[in-house]
Amino acid sequence: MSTERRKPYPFDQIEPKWQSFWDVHQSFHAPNPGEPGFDPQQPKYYVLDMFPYPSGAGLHVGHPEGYTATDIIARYKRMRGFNVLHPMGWDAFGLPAEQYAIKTGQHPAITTAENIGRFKGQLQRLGFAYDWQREVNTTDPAYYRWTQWIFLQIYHSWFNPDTQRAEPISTYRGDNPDSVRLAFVAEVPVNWCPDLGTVLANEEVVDGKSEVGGFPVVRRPMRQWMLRITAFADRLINELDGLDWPDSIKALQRNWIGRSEGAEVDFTLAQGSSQIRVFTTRPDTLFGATYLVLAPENPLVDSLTTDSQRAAVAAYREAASRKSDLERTELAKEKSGVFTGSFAVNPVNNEQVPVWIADYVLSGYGTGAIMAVPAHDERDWEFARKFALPIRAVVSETPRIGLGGDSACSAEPATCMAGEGYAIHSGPLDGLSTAEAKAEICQRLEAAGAGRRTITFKLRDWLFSRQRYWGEPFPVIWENGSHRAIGEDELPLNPPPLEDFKPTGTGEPPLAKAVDWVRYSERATRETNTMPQWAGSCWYYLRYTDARCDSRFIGREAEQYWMTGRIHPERSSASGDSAPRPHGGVDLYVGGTEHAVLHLLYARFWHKVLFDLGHVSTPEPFQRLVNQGLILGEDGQKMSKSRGNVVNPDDVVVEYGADAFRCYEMFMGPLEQMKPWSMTGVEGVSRFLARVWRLFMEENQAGQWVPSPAVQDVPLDKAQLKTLHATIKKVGEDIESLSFNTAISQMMIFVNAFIPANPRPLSALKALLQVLNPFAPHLTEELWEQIHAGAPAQPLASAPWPQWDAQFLVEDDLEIPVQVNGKLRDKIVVPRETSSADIEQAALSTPKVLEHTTGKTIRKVIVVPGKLVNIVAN
RNA sequence: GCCGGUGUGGUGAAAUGGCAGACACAACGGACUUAAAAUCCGUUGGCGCGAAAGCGCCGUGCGGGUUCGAGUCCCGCCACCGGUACCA
Repeated sequence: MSTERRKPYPFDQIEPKWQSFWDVHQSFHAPNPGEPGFDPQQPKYYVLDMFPYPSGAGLHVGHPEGYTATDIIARYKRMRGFNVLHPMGWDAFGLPAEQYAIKTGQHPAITTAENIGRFKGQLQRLGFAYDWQREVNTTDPAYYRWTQWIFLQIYHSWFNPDTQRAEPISTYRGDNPDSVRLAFVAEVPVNWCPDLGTVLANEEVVDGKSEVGGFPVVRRPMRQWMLRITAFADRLINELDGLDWPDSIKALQRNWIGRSEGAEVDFTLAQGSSQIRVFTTRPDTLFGATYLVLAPENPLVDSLTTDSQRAAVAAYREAASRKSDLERTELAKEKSGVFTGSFAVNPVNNEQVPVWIADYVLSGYGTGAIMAVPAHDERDWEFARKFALPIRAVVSETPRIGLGGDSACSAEPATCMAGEGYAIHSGPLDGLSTAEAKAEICQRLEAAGAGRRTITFKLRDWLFSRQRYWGEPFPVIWENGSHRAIGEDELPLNPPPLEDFKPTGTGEPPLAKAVDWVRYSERATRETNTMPQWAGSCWYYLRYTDARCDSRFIGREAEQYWMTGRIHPERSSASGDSAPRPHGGVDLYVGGTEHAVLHLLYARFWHKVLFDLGHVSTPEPFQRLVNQGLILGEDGQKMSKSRGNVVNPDDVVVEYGADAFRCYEMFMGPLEQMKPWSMTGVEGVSRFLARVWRLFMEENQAGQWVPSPAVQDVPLDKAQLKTLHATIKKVGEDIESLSFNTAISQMMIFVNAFIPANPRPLSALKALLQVLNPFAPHLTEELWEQIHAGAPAQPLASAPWPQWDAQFLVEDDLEIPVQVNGKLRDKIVVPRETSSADIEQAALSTPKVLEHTTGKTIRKVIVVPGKLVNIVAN
């Protein structure tokens, strides 16, 4: 024996053995309908992990937490007789590979391939039951060909407001289809860094400076591709209802979409006839509007500004444009603004109110202009106080009678009251509640043509282009200033080979350097922007259903089967089956909260477009979503290199084995909870697995592991039967509810009960291997082979889940706690069939109970059958 | 500020409104060993009484409430974590 620490059981030999067995036999390949080995009798189950980015740093312990959970589910469902789809792949476009390429000149494809290799090796070393035949890679032309194809479907569609659906652009009856396409071009502000000569993502801008180098960043309008996700805002909110997602994630999405009901009100300028349209959620406070504020970027500002204010306005706009969004919000606590010199007329009382510009009004929300009601809005209040603008209370917390008609300026209130109440100083609205006043004023405005009810959303259209190399090129060409899609037969459109990946310095994307590639024809050039990383992850879960299909983005039959469970390709079988059909196709989707909004919203959006166009069968992609909690370092802090508390899964696997790693991650606590890593905790779980091993095996004189003679084909005693059946029951139920920690506890109880037994009944131990298999697949598979003398009829992974029988769970005698006034005083043991009356008699007559009841009057006796007795006495 | 989540032993945690702390870690004691490791057995929420078996009291962030009975349900706070924030 070497000096190397002795392994508690030989995981270092059995784990690679079974990993290669699964690989050679393709044990976890799931055939599609029509393929050999497909069983149409079995129900389907699609269990999915969030798409990983194969970073150079490799796996960290956070990744396998969710992966282990889904792996347990996948293996369990297989044993329960489901056709299980459990795939894995790579979201491989992205910035790190491109930046590495800029530094070293190595092509991103090479870096990407290396990283994928490392990542995949690490996953395989953990024994995950993925169907690797379905592996996808977003940077593979066979994949991004279809990403580009989906973009074309979006490009060739519009949102029909009458049907509330995406439809082919051919159904559009207007004369400018480009103005309604779901993919369109717009001039929008981007983060432009002149010193770096590039556009930066929001995350790359810190405090208005570039993260790299600390150079100033300005907002600059550039031509960008946008996707019209806002058209789907209502559906993206409403259709959350049928999904089994955490409430917190639904709330996050609703909040992000930010639907708010209000009204637009038109103010006519005092000079001239042009109008300023404002958006407000409190039209009931219109009588309290004492000034207007426009966003500095509002296009009306130029025409509004009087000569005397022109210099001040220009300076303010210039300063505002230099600030990043972050600066304008987080850093600018003090309100700022400039008077334009113009006045507008309040349509309800013909008062003239000054028009200001201020950066607390955002150009991208509502109409980019507000009516300020300082008495009832905190921001307007602050602004009015700073610039000494009038403040007029028009809402009272309590109903006040007799103030009607007085809309003249009253004394300024002492505080801002932002809540609801009753209208005052508001002419015809006086006395009405906020809700009534809103309805009334909207009616009057609509009648007068000065306003209307509207709904606005915080959600913006999706900025879909990036000035990057390592992404999907757009299948679009430009000719005479207008864009046109290339044909589907021209896909995939590969990025050009480049030697130099550096930014151009002009704001033009790197692809512009590939002059030959850009030149499409005599007159037409290619679009040089690329798609964002989100594109590939918007539909990867669909590609998995038919990952090798090359005639279509996925086969109809495969998509329908894995997303709905239906096999035959009839689209809508009106066979009157009343069972509520889930909205989404993926049965279980597990991943971190960091994707709560963007990825999950973008994917839902694409899915709905594809659904409307008839390419997929469900309106939603993911029926059930679960977020795994963050794993912290041993110090309870977030893991990070700088803190030096990072745990590398490879090290854990070398020391304790993949099974111990998997089981520990599941034993730590509830899946969804944040929890700290503990190396001694790993040891504890490793000891448990070693005890399982020694249930079956013992060491001989030579120090070799041999089957234990204690394992014999003998019947179980009563207690053993109860433990066995309780374990089968609990482990199955706990897996279903994702309570893996308590499932493992139960198996520990089982092992603790059977370790001392001699002989140890083989049938019980077999069942243990079956229920433990999803958690510790290598160990259990090896022992399964051992007890079948090296020749099992089938691998454990394909064995059925064991049955439990309720008759073994009930005891003949019950121990019933007896409380007096809610305090535990005694326990009685009675036969199971004892009547409530007899239990009550027995409980009342025990010495300890008598001790606490003598001298008192028994007021009441509660007997909970089989559970407890509570005696109320005083 | 707003939204969401979490508060239970020294630690990770468990508990359909019904015996709080299962299971594990750590700690301590014992067996085995020349010794150690490994393994096996035992003790382990706090305080008090008792030589001991045992007994009593307190205890799930804080304060109220509902109930025969509350870690669990309701109301009001506090602390921590996460997200978000001039969205009119």
